Amino acid sequence: MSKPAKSDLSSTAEDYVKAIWSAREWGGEPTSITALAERFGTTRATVSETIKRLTARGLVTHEPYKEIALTPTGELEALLMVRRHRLLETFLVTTLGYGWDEVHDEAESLEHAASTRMIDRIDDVLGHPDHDPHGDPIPSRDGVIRHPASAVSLAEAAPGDYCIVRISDSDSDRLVYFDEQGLLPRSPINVQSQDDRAGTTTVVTAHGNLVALAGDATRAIMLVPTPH
Amino acid sequence: MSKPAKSDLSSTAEDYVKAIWSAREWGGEPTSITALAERFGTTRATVSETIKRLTARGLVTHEPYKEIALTPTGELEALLMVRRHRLLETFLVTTLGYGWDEVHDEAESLEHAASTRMIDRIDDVLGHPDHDPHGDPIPSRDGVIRHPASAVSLAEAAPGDYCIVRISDSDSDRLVYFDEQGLLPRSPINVQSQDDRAGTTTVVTAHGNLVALAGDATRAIMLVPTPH
DNA sequence: CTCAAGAGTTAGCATCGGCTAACATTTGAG
DNA sequence: CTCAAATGTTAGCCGATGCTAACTCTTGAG
Repeated sequence: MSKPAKSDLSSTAEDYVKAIWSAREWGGEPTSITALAERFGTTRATVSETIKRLTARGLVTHEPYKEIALTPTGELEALLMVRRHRLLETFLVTTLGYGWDEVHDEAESLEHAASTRMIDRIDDVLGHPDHDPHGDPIPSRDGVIRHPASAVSLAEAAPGDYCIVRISDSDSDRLVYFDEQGLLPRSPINVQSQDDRAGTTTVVTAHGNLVALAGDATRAIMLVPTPH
Repeated sequence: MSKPAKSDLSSTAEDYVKAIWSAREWGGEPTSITALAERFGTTRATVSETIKRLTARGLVTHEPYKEIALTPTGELEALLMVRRHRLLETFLVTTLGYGWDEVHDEAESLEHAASTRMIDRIDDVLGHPDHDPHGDPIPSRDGVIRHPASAVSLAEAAPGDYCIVRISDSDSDRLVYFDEQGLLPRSPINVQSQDDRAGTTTVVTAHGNLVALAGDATRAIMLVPTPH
């Protein structure tokens, strides 16, 4: 039944390479066994075994107690999964009227089932979009992604910075809050003040709203310098 | 990861109840272990075990060597899967430009992954269609399907019958052939002659084409009497 | 009516993904 | 520098799904 939609990886393998890749996307540290266990709601033992299997399949390199990294094959698979995920999110928003805070879980399921043909048709129908609804760049069909070199977390921004927003798609509640504040992906904001001790940043949105952010919220927002 | 999109059935269970239901849709005999094994490209042993598990889960009734039938629960699950499948097929054709001969396999994958929310949104976007691209009726969200009572296989049609076509979606090559002949789902045809010995039926299509059909092809087409 | 072919089942095995419990290694607080 | 906490691994178990081989039951050709 249901032929392998694309690669011959199990959906577990697909999820793992994507998670390993994603950890580093915005300048983050490599993942750990523990972090993956939390991410997938499973135990360290299970993750350790799964990583061993992925290593045997040539997707991952991992020496006990050392860094978990992707092989070139693993990285390509990860980028193709990221492509599927982001194109599906964009499609759900533009075609089925999903809110940008609702698409993540749906795309997470569909990315394992949709064929490459379907992903490419979606890409065509959408007119080859550069970004998904959260402002994240979409890799090409051969796994090339174009990341703004100097993107920086809002936590590290300086007052006066004038940038474009990119927002992590994984926390739906936070997305709803940002939405209410007029903090939308790819919309310009202006950094007003930065309080390192309190970990608080104040920004002015395109709508002129003054929004104060703290903690995780400042790390969920990436600032991409505007060309002008 | 990726939460259970809808029911708590495994995709194997979903495939089996759908296959068991489908065998009887157009007046066919109940399936057999062997037929299911062929359908799913697996062994009789595996099917026998799977059916035992489905029986234990209350989806199927089966005494060794007897008929395989669905319980009411199993039948509802089957109808909901058929609904997902047919709505997805319709969506792929109208929104992503798939040909009606290309949609079957894609829908077969997606029907396990799409959430109920997504299926219902598709239903809305399509304006609650009655039929999929092959002319098959689409069950409602509570599992009610409206089948023409007197539908009959082309093999049993009488000359002079004037009917609407419904074509099995599972054989892509045959669909391409039908397409070339102007034999399209829900288009009217007129039965010209019927040769029982040769198993051949000749029909006139809406375009005026004279098409001769034999063997499986005559069984793949169901004739639905036109009201007028 | 018989019996071999075909259909279905059972036994025994493998893999995957998951678990707990126990053990090993690394690291950072004091 | 030490040692306890945190992190990672291994061993041994389980259930789901799949296989092959061998068995049993049913049925139809002769």
